[in-house]
Amino acid sequence: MGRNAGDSTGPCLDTRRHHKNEWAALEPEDIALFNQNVVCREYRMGQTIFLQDDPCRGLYFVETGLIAVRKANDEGRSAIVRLAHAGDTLGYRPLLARENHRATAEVIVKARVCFLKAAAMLHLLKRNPNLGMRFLECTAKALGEAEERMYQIAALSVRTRIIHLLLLLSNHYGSTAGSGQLVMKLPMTRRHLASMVGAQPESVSRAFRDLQAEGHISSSGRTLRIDRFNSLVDELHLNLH
Amino acid sequence: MGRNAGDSTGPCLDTRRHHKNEWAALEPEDIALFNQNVVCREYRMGQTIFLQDDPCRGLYFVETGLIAVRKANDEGRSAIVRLAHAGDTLGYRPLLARENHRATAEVIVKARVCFLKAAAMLHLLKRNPNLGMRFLECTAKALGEAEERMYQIAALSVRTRIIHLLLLLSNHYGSTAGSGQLVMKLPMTRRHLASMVGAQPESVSRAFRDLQAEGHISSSGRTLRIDRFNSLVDELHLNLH
DNA sequence: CGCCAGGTTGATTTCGCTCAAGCAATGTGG
DNA sequence: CCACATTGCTTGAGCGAAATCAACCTGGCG
Repeated sequence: MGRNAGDSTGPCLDTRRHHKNEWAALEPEDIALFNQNVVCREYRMGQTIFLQDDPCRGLYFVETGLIAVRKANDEGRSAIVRLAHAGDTLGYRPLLARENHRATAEVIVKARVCFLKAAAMLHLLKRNPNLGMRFLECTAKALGEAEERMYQIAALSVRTRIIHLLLLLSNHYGSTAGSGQLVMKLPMTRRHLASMVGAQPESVSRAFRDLQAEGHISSSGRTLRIDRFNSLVDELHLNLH
Repeated sequence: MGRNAGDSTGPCLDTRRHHKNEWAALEPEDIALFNQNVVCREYRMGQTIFLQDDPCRGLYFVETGLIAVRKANDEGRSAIVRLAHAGDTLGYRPLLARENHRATAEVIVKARVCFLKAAAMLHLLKRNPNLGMRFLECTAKALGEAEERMYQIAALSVRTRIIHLLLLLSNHYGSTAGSGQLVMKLPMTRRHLASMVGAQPESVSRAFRDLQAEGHISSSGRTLRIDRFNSLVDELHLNLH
């Protein structure tokens, strides 16, 4: 890219820093160590990045694309416990907890992912306490979200959970159309959506149909328009509150 | 206790260290700061320690007793997202994530709880990176457990979830009776048990009745005997696996 | 004693799952 | 280019697990 070694951070780190996440804490000498140990590759849709019960070999950084972290049993029952978008870090939970992976990472949208091996990460953590504090903060936030979803699956109807999911996805994938409506291209199948809210694909379909019949959304395939954003927010808050 | 100031850690810290948890990392000068800022008190059954949406003022250490961390909405729908036994730390999630409390802590069994204000904790964290690493590890472990429970509520039947809960509780509260059976005094009501697995108290009652009819357990009020531990473990593994 | 919270049980309903069919879009091989 | 398989989506019908509603029992406890 024409930069000299002195001010170079490398493309992987640039993505990290661009997203202003926990990696902003790195010092220049950390950056060198990071770049020496990072390996990037492309994954196609459907590929897996790591498997449930595998030992954790390191961290994965999502540069582009979309990854689902899924727990499953061998009767085919499964649930997506987390999504990872560009800028997110994957695999830090098992690394920090010194456990094996407890879930599988599968690529939903073609992704570019960088890998940093565990030893390098632990070395960075030892050398730079600030990095640890950043990770502490983001792990604590992730724990809050996990507990939030636990509560929702336990206490709220499928309809409410889907409304919540759509509103969340609209933050990432929505763009405002002319007349104040929100349009988005859903990045995943109905089956994925269902797995995210602990339901079956058919139930997602029916919820979409109902919401459309009531005039809240218009959906066709993976294109979805939110026509009455506020009434959906109201319905959600009525149930969450 | 007849100890001189030089080797004294104080009763609160002693409990921490006895449980060999994240607090083992404290240095002598940290201990002084800790003891200067810690305040202990007793809570009766039913009292609340902190409330959902309150700002997080600090950490709470459970010395004795049992605390439930519950998320709720105002239609009365709620779920217990975590239990805190003696030795556990409460309120670290909102502190570390710099958020308000997202749940209420209610006392299930009369408890002695020590409070350390947020500023002191943050100061300790800044001074002692090891403490941060310990907390990082235990937050990551908690995240793993939260995702595990999310998956279970989404994918498993009430019966299976209750079996899992009973086996977990038997670790804490069970003692082996003469002929290899496991006896325990449940520390909470059916309503609490139900909230922990995302179900209603009646469903817990029925599950108990069925398990008893099948000869797996004997239950009377809060006294519960597990007669066929292994067959319950097998049934659980068949579903989890 | 009467009261009340906790617990059990039965009857009924409801929500969401399962199973099955049909359809559209996409891909594949002849 | 067409025949066909495949995959994702939708819809209906039936079923089942668990929620809800209601009655009743039990054991503290003022």
